[in-house]
Amino acid sequence: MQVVEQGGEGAAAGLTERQGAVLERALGLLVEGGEKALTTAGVARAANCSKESLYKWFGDRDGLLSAMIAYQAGKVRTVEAGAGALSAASLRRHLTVFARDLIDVLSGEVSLALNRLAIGQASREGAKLGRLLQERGRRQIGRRATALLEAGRKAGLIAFDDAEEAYGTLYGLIVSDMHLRMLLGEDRGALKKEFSPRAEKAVDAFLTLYGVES
Amino acid sequence: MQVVEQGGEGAAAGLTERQGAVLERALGLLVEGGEKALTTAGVARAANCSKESLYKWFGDRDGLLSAMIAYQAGKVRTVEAGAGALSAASLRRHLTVFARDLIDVLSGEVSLALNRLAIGQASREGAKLGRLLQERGRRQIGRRATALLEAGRKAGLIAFDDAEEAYGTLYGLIVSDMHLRMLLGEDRGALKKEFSPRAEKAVDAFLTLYGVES
DNA sequence: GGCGAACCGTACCGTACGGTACGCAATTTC
DNA sequence: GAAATTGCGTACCGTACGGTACGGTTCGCC
Repeated sequence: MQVVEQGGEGAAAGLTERQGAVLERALGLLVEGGEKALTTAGVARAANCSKESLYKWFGDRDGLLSAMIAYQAGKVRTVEAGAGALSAASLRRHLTVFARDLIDVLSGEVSLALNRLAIGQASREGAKLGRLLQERGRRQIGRRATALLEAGRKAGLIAFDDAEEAYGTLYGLIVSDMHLRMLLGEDRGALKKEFSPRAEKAVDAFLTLYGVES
Repeated sequence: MQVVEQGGEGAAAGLTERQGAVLERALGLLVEGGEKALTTAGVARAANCSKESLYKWFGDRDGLLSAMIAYQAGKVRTVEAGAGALSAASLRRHLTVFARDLIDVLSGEVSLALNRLAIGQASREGAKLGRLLQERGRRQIGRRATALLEAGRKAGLIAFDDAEEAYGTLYGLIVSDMHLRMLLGEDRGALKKEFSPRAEKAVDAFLTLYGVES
């Protein structure tokens, strides 16, 4: 077993290349046909491995699902915004970039499939997958946003008491109900096209609400 | 078969009381244990009816699921806001009531369970349940909101080009990512407590964005 | 060159579910 | 009061899945 510390595509905690490739194929199956299509036999066939290996590596089916979420989350690295001096224009630019990135992430095929998977499991087993997805996904991108907002406040461009709350407002302005509609099956492409232009308007609105007079 | 035109609890299209009671029990099972707990045998046992009757009434399992959504949607009647003359204060009051109602609906146990169900099925079968839920649920409450917004515009209190877009902004300000977090399994009560106070702030923000100077 | 670990392919087992069929009781209808 | 409809309870069937076991093969290691 060759443990790859630093695999080609963000291998996370002690996964071999082979195991990463298997998870990749499993994610493909999930995107194609939803949870129902994600059978252990199906994964083994698609990945050219044996079921026995799957159980050896991931324990059971739930372990496989958790590993898929962790693996995918490990691929998304939050870009650190250069914390240089912020001007009003550069803050607006950074916020707009963030808005577009957020829309891109949320409307991604794999992201949608994993969210559907976690939501489907939320009723039983204490929502283990949901918490995992939340911590590895939302928290990560939320940190990037709050860091940006804090920088804006430090530069005297925006004002708020609670960064989390301000981020919640920004998120709502950008996303509205787009995410839920996509999760319910509305066409990804169409919705993304509808919401992308609103990214700038959302930033405008946010700055109207939280911006300080110059 | 006694067809009840006007059952006690909003019987929709040609459902007998018995069938309504069965759907009620089925919804209970869904809330308790998620989709996995919603087996045909389980529903029959819980509702004291036979599987054969289930198939006679609803065709197959999917028909049962669709009937559950339609039945639940039929129970939610949108309250027509009295379209009297709006003042700035009454518009704000109506918007706040709407915000609280929206939070109540979205955080309802049955609503969450049905949304989870529809999202779980969204990958296959053309998202039939998702569309059903969308049309019977979101559209309904959206109409109420846009009507209120239009009334506010007519009264010269708020200004916007597209009522749908304005509603999207209002929705995002109120809900943010609360709905998704609840769908992922975060505690309903805690999240509702967290978001309820924000209803008024959301309305404030909305009026800041769309209100006209008096 | 032989040993052992990892692993693939396949077969197998128990279970649980969707859907159907049947026997019998209750209620309605003529 | 008999015939028919309705529907409950149960048993049954085929299938598909999660999980396990086993034989054969490759590959690294001493």
